[in-house]
Amino acid sequence: MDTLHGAFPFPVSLELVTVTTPELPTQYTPADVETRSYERWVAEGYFHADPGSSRTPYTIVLPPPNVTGSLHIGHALDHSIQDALTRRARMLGHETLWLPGMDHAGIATQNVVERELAKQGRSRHDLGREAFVERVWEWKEESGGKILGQMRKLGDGVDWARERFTMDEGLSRAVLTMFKKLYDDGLVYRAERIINWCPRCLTALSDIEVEHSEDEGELVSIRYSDEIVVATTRAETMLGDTAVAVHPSDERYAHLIGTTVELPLTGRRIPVVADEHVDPAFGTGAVKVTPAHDPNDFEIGRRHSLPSMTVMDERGVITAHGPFEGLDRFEARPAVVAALRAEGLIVEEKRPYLHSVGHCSRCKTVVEPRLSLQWFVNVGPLAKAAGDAVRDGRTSIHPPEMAKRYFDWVDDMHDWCISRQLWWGHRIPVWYGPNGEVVCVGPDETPPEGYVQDPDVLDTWFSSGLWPFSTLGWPERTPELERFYPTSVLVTGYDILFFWVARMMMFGLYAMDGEPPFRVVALHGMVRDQYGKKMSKSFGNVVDPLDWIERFGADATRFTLLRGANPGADVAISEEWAAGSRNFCNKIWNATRFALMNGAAVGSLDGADLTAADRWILSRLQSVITAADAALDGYEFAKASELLYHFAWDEVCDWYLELAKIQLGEGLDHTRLVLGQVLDALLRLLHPLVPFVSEELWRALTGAESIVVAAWPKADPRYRDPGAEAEIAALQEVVTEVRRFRSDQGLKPGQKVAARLGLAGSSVEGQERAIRALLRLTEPAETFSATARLTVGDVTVEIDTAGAIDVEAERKRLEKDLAAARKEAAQAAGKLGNEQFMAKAPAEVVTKVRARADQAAADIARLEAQLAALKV
RNA sequence: GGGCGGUUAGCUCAGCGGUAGAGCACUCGCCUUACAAGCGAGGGGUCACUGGUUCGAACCCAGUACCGCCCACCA
Repeated sequence: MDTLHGAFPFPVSLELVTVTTPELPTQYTPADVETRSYERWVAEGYFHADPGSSRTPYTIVLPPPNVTGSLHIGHALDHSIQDALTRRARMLGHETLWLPGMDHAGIATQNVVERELAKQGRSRHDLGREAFVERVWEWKEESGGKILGQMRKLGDGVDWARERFTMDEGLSRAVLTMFKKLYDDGLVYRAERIINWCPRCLTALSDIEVEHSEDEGELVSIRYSDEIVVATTRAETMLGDTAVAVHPSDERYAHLIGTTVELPLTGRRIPVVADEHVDPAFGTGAVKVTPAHDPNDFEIGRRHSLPSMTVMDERGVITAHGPFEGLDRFEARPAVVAALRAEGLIVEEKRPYLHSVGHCSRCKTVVEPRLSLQWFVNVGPLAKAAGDAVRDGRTSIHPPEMAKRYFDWVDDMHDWCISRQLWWGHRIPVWYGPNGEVVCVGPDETPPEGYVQDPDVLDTWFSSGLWPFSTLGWPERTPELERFYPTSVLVTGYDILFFWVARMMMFGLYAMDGEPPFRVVALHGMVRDQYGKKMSKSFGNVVDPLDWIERFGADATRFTLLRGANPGADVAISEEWAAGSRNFCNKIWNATRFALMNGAAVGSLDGADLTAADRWILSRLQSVITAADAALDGYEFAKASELLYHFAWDEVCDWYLELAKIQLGEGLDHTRLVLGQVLDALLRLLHPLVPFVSEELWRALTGAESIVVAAWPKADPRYRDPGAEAEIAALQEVVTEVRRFRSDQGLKPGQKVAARLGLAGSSVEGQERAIRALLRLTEPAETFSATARLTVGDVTVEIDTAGAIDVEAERKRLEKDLAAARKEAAQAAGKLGNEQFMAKAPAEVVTKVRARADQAAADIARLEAQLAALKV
């Protein structure tokens, strides 16, 4: 057996080698691999979807990135998932459309460009509306170009011919059509309401564009009369109070309802009204009412026909005549308190006082509730339909726990303020006549003479809400729309479940006759750093996908993200993980290289005389295919990645390749076919996760054109072989046990030792050559004298370590094992002696425990014998 | 103020009723001719806490404590 490792073990004929071995460099270099394939894929049209195809469609619309900058690592996660899904769907035989595009991102992009202008000391007003919008378009071209470049680097298999932008001609038309349709159906209206106002951006914001945070404020109580004290954190708004409200059944104030009090500092008299909204248990039970500057107060005002008195302008500057006029709201607040204190009207001050304060999600400025005339969507019927579609399963949300959040939101949704006092966006298609006439103008209509268009633009989420069908040609009934709507799955972060998903549901159901925009919503989490911390520029833990692509490769970057991607869960990543993923790609690379060096080929195995090792790896492969399908069907990318990682590394590389070396050395040429078959399937399984390296290797292995259009592996039950799996499992156990012995004895891995194997009648009877080769065990010589005897299962291995054995180390090891075996035996015996366990536990569990007890008993006997032998 | 989720090896996380797992990190030994981005072996956890259900609990139930996220018009 010595010869097995002494000689070159690959007696492969020369012709075969020269014919079938393509050039694969010894070292995997992602940059080389990844520049080769992408443009070819695009040129071959693999990503181009044909609406005329007879295949079942599979559609994903890319959540359009904002044109505010470039893609971050979170986009990379989002894209990796979608690419994995579409690539697999394509391999499964679907007509696959992954539609790319970008979002104009109204307020966000306008702010970015305004900041750029500010660096030159200019504002948008210096340019004027038209020139400013022109300027934003230039920015869009630049930012958009960057994003497209990043998508190519990532390997996104999108249909470039169908790339869209929310402000391109077709989509703008869809926006106008939708607005008009809603208007005609009475689902958009204009009204004066209290809305969230950003005094810096100078625009209205919707509820979801406001972020709340616990800020420190000051709650002051102000004496309005001898009997009435009110509390407020916004003292400056008292200038606009037009009433004091108390609860109708609050006896303390019953006699005051209907009377008036004098509003301090102003000399105005305001009424005391009774309103259910007031909580008599909170504070003094009396509330100041400022209808123009607080949404609740606005409602109270409406119920009691109170006047609204605006005391602040759009920048948050006090406009009320008097000493405070011209002060900013945050200057006016302490000034008003000081003035009240001077009059002895401040009753009590409580500080610090933490309360929730709204901030503009774009610029963090404290939002000011403001009374203004805006456009709204009446969301009632739309939101109901959006909720129902998920409730009745027409659309399902993954993971299902997230659905509750969705319901909470759509079931209790305020009307949606859609007008924005911005310049960048879709201008509201409403014209006003000289006498206040209002006309909503459809895309093909012309406004009446002398009418003036509304200056505002629509909330950016209005156009985003149309994305799943506007991109397919709506309102035209295009072949694409007929074929690819509804989309198969929407992949996005849980953070925009409300912002975006709910809006697409509302609009999709409404515009497409009750057909929801997607069958499945697959939510992923946020990308975080290795400590689970949010990535932020100020913290310096931001990962730039391009940086990783350069250093580890796009495949490794993607694989790292997918390895962490459980449904709805955040993904923690680090450079160590990226390096690990790169190493994995390298592992696959070298495994394939090895196979090719040995003439691996894809072909029929019919009639081949397969060994147990061959049958084992083929059997395992079938299980892996089945498990991978289950994981991917459930959007469990972490599970799928882990599964394939371990199959490839632990089973294929660590065991099968080693066993294959032996077989090849023995001239079992069919081994090349098994290698080919296993790697072929493995690479196809891996392709959705690591598209570039799998393409490169698969082409080298098969000579076929592209793995992109290869078929997805299908588990073949004929290859299931529990017998072979058991045999190789036993072999692994023997090999591992003896390796452990060798390692404990300090035997160098390469050092050969003589051994006598007792395999007759054992579960690995036919594996002597493999066991000897893997363990560097030579045949016993005539002078053989065993210094150690190991028993593993039904196998005995006697080894002559020729004096190299460390008796003390061996005793220690045996004693440790013995202790473990005794503990094991005691545990099992405890169970078997437990009447209730025996009575109630299922039979299979009892059998298992019994087997454990037997095994432990055998181990104890064996180890005791070995220890005794050692003492001699 | 409501709701949801988490607490398992040094770190990030799987496991979700029947012998505690992975990757990385760590220790020891190896350049064994696919791969040192590698190979082999090993150490390391009263599965947050307290009760309960069960023959049996990391897993189910109740409560507690921390942590995270989302929603919210209590001045």
